[in-house]
Amino acid sequence: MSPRASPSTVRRSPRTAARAKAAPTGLSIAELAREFDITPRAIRFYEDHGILRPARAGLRRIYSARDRTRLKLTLRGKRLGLSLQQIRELVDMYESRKDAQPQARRFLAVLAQHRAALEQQREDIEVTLAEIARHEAECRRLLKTGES
Amino acid sequence: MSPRASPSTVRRSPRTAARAKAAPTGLSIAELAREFDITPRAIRFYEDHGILRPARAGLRRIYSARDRTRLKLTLRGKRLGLSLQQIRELVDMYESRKDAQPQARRFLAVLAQHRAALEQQREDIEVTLAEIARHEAECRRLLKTGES
DNA sequence: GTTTCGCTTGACGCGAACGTCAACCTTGCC
DNA sequence: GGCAAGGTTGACGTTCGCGTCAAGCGAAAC
Repeated sequence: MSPRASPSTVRRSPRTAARAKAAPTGLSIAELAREFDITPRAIRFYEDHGILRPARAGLRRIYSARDRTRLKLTLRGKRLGLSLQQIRELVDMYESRKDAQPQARRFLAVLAQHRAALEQQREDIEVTLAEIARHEAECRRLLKTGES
Repeated sequence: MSPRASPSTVRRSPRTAARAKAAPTGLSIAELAREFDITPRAIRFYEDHGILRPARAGLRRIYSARDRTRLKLTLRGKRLGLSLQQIRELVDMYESRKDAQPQARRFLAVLAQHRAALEQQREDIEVTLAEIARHEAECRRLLKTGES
C-alpha cells in the first residue's frame, strides 16, 4: 500500500494554509491531488472532459466537497474500467434532478445498462477468483509433496 | 446483445470447410474471430505480444483448442481491465509447470497480488451496484408520485 | 522591488490497443 | 490460364489518458 493521505490528513504548505484561512472548505488542486494520490495534471484533464467544474478564485481552482465526491466516483469508475466519457455521463446523472419524467426514464435505462455490465464483470471476477484459488491449492500441494 | 456465434456454430465458408476436411480441430483466424466477436487484426496483435502462438500450415495460422482457451482467458482479462502484458504473464503461468519450487513460489506471489486486486474490484462493484439500486428506487418513486 | 511558491494555460509527446490500407501470396474452381 | 476468396506481412493512423516541458501570472515573503 502506498501511503495515501486520509481526508483528515491533507497537508497544506504554510503558504497555502495562510491563503486558505478564510475558506476552510475549499481545496487547492495540489491538496486534492495528494488526497487521492493522483497528479494535478490528471485532475485538470478530468475538468477538460467535463467531469469536474471547480470554482475559481481569480485563476486558481477551488475544489468543494461536491467536487471531491465527483472525483471519488471518477476514480472508482476508472478502477472498474469505465472510460472518462461514461464516467461523465454517470456522475452527471447522479447529480441531475430526476423529477422530469423523460430524464428519469433515460436515467433508468442507463442505470440498467451499467448494472448489466457490472453484473457481468462480477461474474468474471468470481470465476477468476475461483480459478486462482484452484491454482493456489495446486501450487501449495506441489510445494508440500516436494519438500523433504 | 450482438449475435455471437456459439462455439458449436462456427460458420465455415464452403471454401474453408473444404480445406479443413483433414483437420477438424484447427480453426482459421477468421473463424476464431467470429467465434469471439473480435477482428483478426486483434488476434494477430495478441500474437505479436506473445499471448497466442498458433501452429502454421505454410503461412496460414491454425488455432488449436489450447489457443482458444488462451484467447478466452485473454478476453476475460480485458473485461477486467488487465493490460495485455499482465494477461500474458497470467496465461503463461497458468500453463507453466509448477513443479519447480522457485517457479511455484513466484506463481503464488503473482496470484496473491491478482487476488487482492480482484477483491478490491469486487468491492467497488458491490458498492456501485448498491448505489445504482438506490438511484433506481428513487427514480421509480418519483415516476409514480408524478403520475396521474 | 524582487524573489519564490503555487498555480495557470497551451502545446507537444507517448504507450497501449488496435483500425486501416497496400501489396503480395496460395488455393481451389471454372 | 485466370480469377476470386481468404490469408499474410508491413506500415502508418487513431483514440485514450495522461506526462512533460515552457512561459507566464499573482500573491506572499524578504
